[in-house]
Amino acid sequence: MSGKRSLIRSGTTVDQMVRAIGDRIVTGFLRPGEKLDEASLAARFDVSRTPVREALGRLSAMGLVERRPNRGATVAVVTQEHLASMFESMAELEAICARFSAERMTTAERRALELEHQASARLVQLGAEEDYEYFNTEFHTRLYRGAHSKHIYELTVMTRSRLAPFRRAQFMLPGRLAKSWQEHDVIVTAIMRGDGAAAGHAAKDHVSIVSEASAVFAAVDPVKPAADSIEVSS
Amino acid sequence: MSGKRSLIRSGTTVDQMVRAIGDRIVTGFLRPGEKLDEASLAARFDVSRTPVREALGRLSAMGLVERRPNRGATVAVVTQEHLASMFESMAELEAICARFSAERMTTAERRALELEHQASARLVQLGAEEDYEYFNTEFHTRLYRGAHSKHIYELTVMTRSRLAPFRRAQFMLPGRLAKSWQEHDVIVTAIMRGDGAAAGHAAKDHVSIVSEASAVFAAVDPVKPAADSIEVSS
DNA sequence: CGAAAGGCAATTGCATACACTTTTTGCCTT
DNA sequence: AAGGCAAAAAGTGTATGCAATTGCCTTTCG
Repeated sequence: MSGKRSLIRSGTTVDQMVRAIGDRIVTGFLRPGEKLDEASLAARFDVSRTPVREALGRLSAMGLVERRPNRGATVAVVTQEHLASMFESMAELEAICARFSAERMTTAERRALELEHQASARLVQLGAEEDYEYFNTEFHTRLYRGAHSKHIYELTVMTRSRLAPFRRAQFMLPGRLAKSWQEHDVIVTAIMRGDGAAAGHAAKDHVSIVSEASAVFAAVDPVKPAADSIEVSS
Repeated sequence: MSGKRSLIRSGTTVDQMVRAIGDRIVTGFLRPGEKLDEASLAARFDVSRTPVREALGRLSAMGLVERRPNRGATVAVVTQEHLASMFESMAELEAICARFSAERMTTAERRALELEHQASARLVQLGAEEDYEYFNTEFHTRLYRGAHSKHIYELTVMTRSRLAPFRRAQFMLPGRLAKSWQEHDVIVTAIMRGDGAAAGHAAKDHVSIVSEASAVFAAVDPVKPAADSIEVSS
């Protein structure tokens, strides 16, 4: 039974398991509340239960799955309240990052931020949603780094990753791109002039709007009945 | 070799392991940078390597240990900058919790908070440090819960646990107890009158002071030489 | 004499086997 | 007939054994 693992690329096995299971959760392939049977997952990926177990542990730490002692693991159920709470936290964290960025960014960082921001204006004109989304992520990451606080950076990135499943379609609303850019512009302007308070407020408003835009999609399929066995393709 | 486990109380074994190893790290028994050998730990606690492995994984998620693939686990080395960053984050998070608590706490929660706070005044008079520390933890936990935001609660508790090793001796400074109580009093007063901004500022100042008080002990023994085998008492 | 390559020991990572907890189902009692 | 208890089955938690990768030491060649 050893020496197969064709499904999984090279590298640490458990890491690939985390990505594989995590992707299936994020993409909605595994629905919230669904039971994650260790043996089934092990058979599905052709590994033993041990790496599955460790992967589930890590996913649990990430908040993607919930584990109860001796009761198995299930895909984390995100309630409407919890989702709102995460967006709220995100807004606060972004506000902190923007404030600190305004106060602490080096000239090089400020220049790079503005440069990228101005460059992204073209994407808005072209209506390139997917490209803009990439730049959007970059933009926010710059803010997180600009805060010059490793721990806040970690908290923010962690929260963002947990929100990832619910932010997928945020730019599908008409006119959202232009509005997003304008909101970014307010933040950038405040940062350039070193106004921490203004940058913070602008960032918080920005995320709040994103939150509302994403709220539409928050109506996740709740799936809670004793789900039938995990029928995966092939 | 099975069926002993006298060292560890009942309940889930790995959970006890997390606490045991975590305590040894927190109490400085295991020094930062020290290598954590799975086999040694397993022998030390008379369990197999499996729960040790899982415990190390959880501790890694907590940020207490660092793990590199195929290279083993070491006690996390916290730099001065990272520590400052964590305290800074803590101050910001506490500020958020206090602000939200002022805005959202129910009357029952407000009453309970004030009651506990007033009761703790006696501990200050008695100079009961360890009892006060317990109440202190309770007090802050109340603030975290009062924010009525599950995610912020999680972030805050997580950050607090990561700071635990460096907060041990914060009340050993003379007069710290009384000052702590007074700072709490400012927070409580602001919360009782629903002044979110004031509560937030007071909480931030409070944590900042604790940070400075703990900064003295931040000079952790860096220990990085290939440490001799883990000599634990009995 | 120094440096690089190959082998050896040690430790991590994965697989399998066993034990304990939980849940379900069937039977017995009321 | 319904409810409760018990036993079995399923599934998680733990132990142990084996394979693979890493770091170090020795040996050999320049």
